[in-house]
Amino acid sequence: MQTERQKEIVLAALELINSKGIQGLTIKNIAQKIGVTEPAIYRHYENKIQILLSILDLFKDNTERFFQDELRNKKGATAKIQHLFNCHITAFTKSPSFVSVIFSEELFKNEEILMLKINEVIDKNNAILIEIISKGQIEEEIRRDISATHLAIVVMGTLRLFVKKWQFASTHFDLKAEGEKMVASLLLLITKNNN
Amino acid sequence: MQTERQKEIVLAALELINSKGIQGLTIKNIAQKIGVTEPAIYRHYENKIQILLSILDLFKDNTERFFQDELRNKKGATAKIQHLFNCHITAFTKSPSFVSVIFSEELFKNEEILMLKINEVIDKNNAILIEIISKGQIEEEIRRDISATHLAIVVMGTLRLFVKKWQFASTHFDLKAEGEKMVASLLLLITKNNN
Amino acid sequence: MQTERQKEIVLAALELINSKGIQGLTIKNIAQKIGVTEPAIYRHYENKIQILLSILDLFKDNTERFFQDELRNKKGATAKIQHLFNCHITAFTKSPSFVSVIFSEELFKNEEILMLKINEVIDKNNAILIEIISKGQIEEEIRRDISATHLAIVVMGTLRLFVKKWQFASTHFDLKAEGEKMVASLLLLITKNNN
Amino acid sequence: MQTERQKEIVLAALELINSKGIQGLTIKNIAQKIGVTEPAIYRHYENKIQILLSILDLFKDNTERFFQDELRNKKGATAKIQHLFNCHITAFTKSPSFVSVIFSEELFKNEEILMLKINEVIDKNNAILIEIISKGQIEEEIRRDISATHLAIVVMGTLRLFVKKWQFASTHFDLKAEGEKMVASLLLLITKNNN
DNA sequence: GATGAATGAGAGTTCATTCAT
DNA sequence: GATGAATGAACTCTCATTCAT
Repeated sequence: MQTERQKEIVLAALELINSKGIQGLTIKNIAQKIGVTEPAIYRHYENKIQILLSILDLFKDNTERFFQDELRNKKGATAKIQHLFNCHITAFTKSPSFVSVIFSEELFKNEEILMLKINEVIDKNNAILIEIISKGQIEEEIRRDISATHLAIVVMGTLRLFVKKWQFASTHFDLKAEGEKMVASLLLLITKNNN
Repeated sequence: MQTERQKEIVLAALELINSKGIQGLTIKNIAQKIGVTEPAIYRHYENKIQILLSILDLFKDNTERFFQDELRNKKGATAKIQHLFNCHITAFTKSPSFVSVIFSEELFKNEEILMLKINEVIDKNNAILIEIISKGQIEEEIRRDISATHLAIVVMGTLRLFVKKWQFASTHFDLKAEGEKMVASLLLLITKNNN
Repeated sequence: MQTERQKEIVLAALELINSKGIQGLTIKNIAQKIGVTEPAIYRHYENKIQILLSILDLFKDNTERFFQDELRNKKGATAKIQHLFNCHITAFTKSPSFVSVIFSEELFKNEEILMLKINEVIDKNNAILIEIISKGQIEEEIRRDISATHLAIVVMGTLRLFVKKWQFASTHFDLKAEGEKMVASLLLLITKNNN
Repeated sequence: MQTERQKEIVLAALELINSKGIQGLTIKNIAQKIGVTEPAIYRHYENKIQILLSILDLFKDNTERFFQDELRNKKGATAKIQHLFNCHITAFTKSPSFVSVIFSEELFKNEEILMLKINEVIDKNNAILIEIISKGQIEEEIRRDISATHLAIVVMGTLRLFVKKWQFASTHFDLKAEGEKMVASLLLLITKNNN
């Protein structure tokens, strides 16, 4: 469980990474952002790595729960993928820093332990997405001429780049509206052509 | 024009970012890698930012030339996209660090000037890719039920994620062979169904 | 008078100095060792220096009482020195940290007030030891060809080094048994040769 | 080999330990003492531990060479011990900080590696001293009723305490003159009584 | 072209201590 | 009595950069 202060710290860290990159994530900056002195941070986190681990935990909790839920519910594959898209986009709208960090694995390259954790989560989520698509293929919802593994890359790749484009666009377009169009296009691509 | 030493420095910088992330890119590390002392670096580059700019220039030169060439030649859109894929993958095989850095815009978030440059290149390449796809649609090579903009995101997103997956995979699969399969799947998705 | 907690703190401090040296003596470490938080320590001691003073007080009380008692009793000088040796060794066996700290005046070099106190005790004890030896010389028990001052240095120096050797030995020999042999040798040296 | 600056640093470190104890040995203090800023120190020593190791090396070089020389020369045991005493005292007069640090093994308790090194040197020197005394006993110069091991403790213990007494004395007596008297007494104790 | 020596700024972290509860 | 939260000062060490040689 996380204390209020810990949540504050993680949030501040996320925002700093988002705005200034990993190099801007210093204990001093975090402390300033939440209005305390540097040593105060160490009452709540043993060291900087623990803060980064906490960020990844947050990521893990959120996405894993989400993917698991999706896997289990009764909706079809297209609905699930649509939902996946929407959720990511909503999350991004609410806390852009969070998603921005999620899609930038390189940021954590510095520490072995962080790399391991991030890869673990990515692999797990990927496996679930593949399973969802596979099921969709069996149920004749998703086209079968392309392997589920490849389709999973197309889906996640599209989602990631779409989100990143928004992030980097100088004039922020309407993420939600555009997102819906994007997912419609994507689904058109991967669903079984009934024409 | 770049001197030999400058090329060495840029190469070392790329490898450092690739292996240790942005935080591992220090003048000291660069100097060590090419076997000189730190001040020697400053004979060849005014400061660290110039080195990063040089990396982006390298990126810009390589990709822009490539995209321009593609645009102009007489091949069809699918051939062009296939080529795009192959080229990126070849580049990645030759110098993984280079491509790895390219797809990680966040790494340069620290400096306004770097952000501007990277965005500029990305936008330009994107515009060309969209043009290629548009032409393909006009020539009835590429499916027309999805906008060229969206298809461009699908193509680039897939390429990026595919390459990143290779990069992060603990056991490196055969990038070239798998890349060919991936692009085949991708083309299957976006070309006009002649079935 | 010392409260229970104060005794606990002093004991913990002694053990810390013994095991990790002066640099390991931090309020945090003391608190951890007795299972409380750092501020709790300040309920019992005004500050860190007071804890160190307490250690020296403990030292002072123990040794001064002992030396005084020795001086007054009716035993001969050799018996007294033998007793001195035994007592130190017994004390060392019981609480090694205590004696280990005692023989390391440098540890307290940081604070004027601590230095003064430690020197005071040492001087007093030394004076008594000299008196004991002097008496022994008058009573023809101790050899007279060497001044009492010098003999005192030999006795205390031998005791200190002997104990330190035990402390630093990787495989701890039997301190008591070896101590008895050592004092026998020492007495052989300083007593009047009746051969 | 040591550069001039390294010698300066080691010297400054020694003096700091001597005057303020281990707690006073900070990079800042060293830097101040030799009139540079803190980072400058790191051009000459990788870190603080290396500085302390350098101190121990200095100790090792000086004492080991000395002990070895003594062992080999043709003088008798008493002359050797006398020389040992004189040398230590001369060294102490020249650079009190050096000897003061030498006799305070606890100061280095913090780091395993330092402890190992200091013990190694002490053991070696002790072995040589015992050998010197043993020879002296064979040659009927040193009394044989006490083991060489015990006599070695008496000799070194006396030397150490004598030197420490000088160090802690508020009014510094004449170390050289008093040292000669002390060693005379000591030799009287351990040499074969020819009376 | 390159080096050795240095520096100001700032990194992460620890310390003794305080204070409200 | 004890705690959680905080702080100012100080610590070791690294960074990009400069300059005389």
